[in-house]
Amino acid sequence: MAFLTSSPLPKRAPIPTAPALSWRMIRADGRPANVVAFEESVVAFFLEAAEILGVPKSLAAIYGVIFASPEPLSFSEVQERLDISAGSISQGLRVLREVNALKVVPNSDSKRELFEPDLELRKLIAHYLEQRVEKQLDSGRGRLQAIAKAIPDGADGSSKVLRTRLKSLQGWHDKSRRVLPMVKALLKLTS
Amino acid sequence: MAFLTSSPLPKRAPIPTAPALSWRMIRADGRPANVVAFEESVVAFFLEAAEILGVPKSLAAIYGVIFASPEPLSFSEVQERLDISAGSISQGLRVLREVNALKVVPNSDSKRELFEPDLELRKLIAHYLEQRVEKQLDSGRGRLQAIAKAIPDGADGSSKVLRTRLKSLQGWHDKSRRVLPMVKALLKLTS
DNA sequence: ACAATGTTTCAATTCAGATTGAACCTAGAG
DNA sequence: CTCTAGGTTCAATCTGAATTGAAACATTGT
Repeated sequence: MAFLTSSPLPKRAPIPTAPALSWRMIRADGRPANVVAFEESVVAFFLEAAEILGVPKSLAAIYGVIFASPEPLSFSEVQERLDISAGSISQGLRVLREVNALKVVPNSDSKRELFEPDLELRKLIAHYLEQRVEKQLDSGRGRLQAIAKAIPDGADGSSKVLRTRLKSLQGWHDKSRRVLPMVKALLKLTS
Repeated sequence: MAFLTSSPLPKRAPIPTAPALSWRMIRADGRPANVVAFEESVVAFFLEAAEILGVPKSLAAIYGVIFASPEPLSFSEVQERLDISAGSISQGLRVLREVNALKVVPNSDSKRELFEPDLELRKLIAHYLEQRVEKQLDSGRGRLQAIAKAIPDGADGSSKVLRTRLKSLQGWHDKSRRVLPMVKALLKLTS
C-alpha cells in the first residue's frame, strides 16, 4: 500500500523512479490527436480515482473512455479505443452495468447495445459504501461481542486495561456506523 | 476486489468456499487457551478492518497482538505470538510507529523498546485520510483543469455534452473535498 | 445455410504488492 | 576486542487479484 510505504530509508539515495501514472492504455491508432489527448486525461482522472478506492484499472479505463465520448459507445468501439483484451472489456462492462455506472442505450439499428455513463454517481457511491464498508462494519459488531466474552473477567489491572481498550474499539465502531449515514446524506446534497 | 466480483454467473452452483478470515497467524505454542482465543479474536477484528482500508495483514496482526496485551510488548514478544517472519515484524513495527499507531515505552531495564497501542486512533485515521484521500484529491484538481482545456471548444452538441460531464465531475470533486473535513470533524466528536 | 464478425466465459498467465530469508548491523556480555 | 543474540535491510519469492487468450456462443450479412 503506497501510502504506508515507510519513509525512504535513510541510506542510499532514493532512485527517482518515474511515477508513471498515465499509461499506454489509450489506443492512438489513426485518430485525431486532440481527441486522443482528451480521452487520455479523462481516463487518467478515473484511473487515479480508482486507485483511491481500490478498483481495478481496467474498469476505470472503460468507464473513462465511455465518459469521454459525447455519444454512447458499443462494445467494439470501447475495444478500439483501449488496449485491453476483449475478455476484460466484456467483464468490465458487465460489472459497470451491475453497479449502475453505465446505462444501456438500446441501439436503434442493430441489436448491439450502446453504453453511456450514468452521471448519477450517487448510486454508484452508495453501492460502494454499502458493499465495502457497511457489510464489514456489521460483521465487526459480531467480532466485538466475541472479544468482550473472551476478556478474562476479574478486577485486576490487566482485565481493566483490556476492558478499557475494548471500550475504545466499540467507541470507534459506533462512531463509524454513525458517520456513514451522514456521509451519504452529505453526498446527496448539491447532488 | 471482492465487493465488485460480478454476481455469481448464472450457471454452475457457486461453491460455498469457506470465508476463512481467521488464520493460522497466532501462535498457540504452549500458552493458555483462553489468552490465545482472546488474541485471536482481537487480531481477527483488526484483520477485517485492515481489509476495508486495504492495509497489509501483517500490520493488522502486529497491531492486534499489541492491542490485545495488557502490558507493552517487545519485538521478541510480538514475534513469539505471531507466525510471521522477523523481517515483516521489523518493518511492520516501524510503519506502525511512523503512523502513530504505536507508542514506544522506554524499557526500564535493558535498552530494548516496548510497544503499546496508541488509543488515539484519531491521529491514525487523520493520517490515513490525508495520505490516501487528500493527496489524490489534490492531484485530481490538476487533472480536471487539463480535461477542461482539452475539451474541443465549440457550441455544437458534442462539446456541450462534454462540458456538462466535466461539470458533473467537478461537482463531485468539490463535494468530496468538502465532505472530507466534515468527516474529520465528525470523527473528532465523542472522541 | 454458411461465413464472418462480435461477445462471453473461464482456465491459464501475468503482475503488483506482501512476505520471507539470509546477509548484515549493533549492543551488550565475557 | 571478540562473540553472540536481537534487530534491520533488501533482493528474491510467494500470493492473490487482474488480465489475457482462446474456445464456445451469438449475431449479422451473403
